[in-house]
Amino acid sequence: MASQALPYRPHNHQACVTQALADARAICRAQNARLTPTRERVLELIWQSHKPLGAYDVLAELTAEGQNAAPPTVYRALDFLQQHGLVHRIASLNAFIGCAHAGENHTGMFLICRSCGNVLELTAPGVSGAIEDAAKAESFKAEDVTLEIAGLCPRCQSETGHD
Amino acid sequence: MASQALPYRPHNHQACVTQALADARAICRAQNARLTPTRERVLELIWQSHKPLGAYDVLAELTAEGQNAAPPTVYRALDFLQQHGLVHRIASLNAFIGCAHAGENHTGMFLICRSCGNVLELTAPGVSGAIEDAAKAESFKAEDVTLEIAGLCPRCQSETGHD
DNA sequence: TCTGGAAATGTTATAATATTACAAATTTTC
DNA sequence: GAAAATTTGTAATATTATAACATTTCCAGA
Repeated sequence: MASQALPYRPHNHQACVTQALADARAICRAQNARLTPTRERVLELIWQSHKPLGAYDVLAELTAEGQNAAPPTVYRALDFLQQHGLVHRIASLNAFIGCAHAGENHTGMFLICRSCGNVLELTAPGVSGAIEDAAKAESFKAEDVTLEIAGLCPRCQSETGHD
Repeated sequence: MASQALPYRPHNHQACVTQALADARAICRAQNARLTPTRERVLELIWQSHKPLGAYDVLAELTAEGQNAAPPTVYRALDFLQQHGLVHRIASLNAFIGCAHAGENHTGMFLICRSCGNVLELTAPGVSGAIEDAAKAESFKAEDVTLEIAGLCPRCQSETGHD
């Protein structure tokens, strides 16, 4: 009965993409950063689904589209997008996903379904606070938090349950 | 004035290693798992310091010692050690570190100093609890948590401060 | 509208990390 | 002691990421 987060239920995904691209353009304009065609296309590809995409998956798409792309093409675009908070790298998967909270200055927490591959990005103040407290208790100056939870999303739990 | 955690201050590190190996032997005996010479040597190498070691660093050591080792040799040993909770993989570094809480059934949280490279493994019940709550709020079944905090350890903070 | 510098992209090569697949040896069990 | 299971050896290759340097494009100021 609980309302499920977007990635885990059917939705008009094109709306996600359109919104993400609009946000990205606004953010880049505000930061005087250049969202070039390749960068924008990479962002769009990454938003094709709520599953993280590997750098070489992106590369394959660009190549298939006839773009003259090499690994640095993709990694440079991804670096740019990460620096401007438009995508996140999922360290445990070596893959990239669109940022669901672009421009919000957040610490992302990722729920990664090992069955369907979808990833939900959360902002959990309670978690961030607890992490800060724990770091502070060790006099550690936290700068960058990697928090990735692998498991089963609601949909995949119920499927194994009664399918 | 706060007491600093072990990795961040000078200590008789050989004691860490000796203890870790003794624990590992006991754990493997209890679980009826075979801590073969290569596995034990890999564990010992990883415990050489509180800095994570890459798989190919381990491989280079084994080779230097005259062992006939190839990548699978190392990855297999690491897999075994991980499965028995004796080492952790740090996803954000592609490297491995000895588990400071072997046998304790914990969720590790790692404080990674970007200056000196040392890593402190913590068990923070407050953090684990907050993560569980956040996952539960999304009806997500958490199975494996990756939590890695990059930043500056107490020692390296004070060095940049007045050195 | 030139033009000089900065930013972005192209291109080739290679580094770093990790796995597959199959053969041989070793250990355990019966 | 032989069959089965586990561990190790070995070669090849897959996957992810970066280095280095040339070229092009963009933009600000003269």
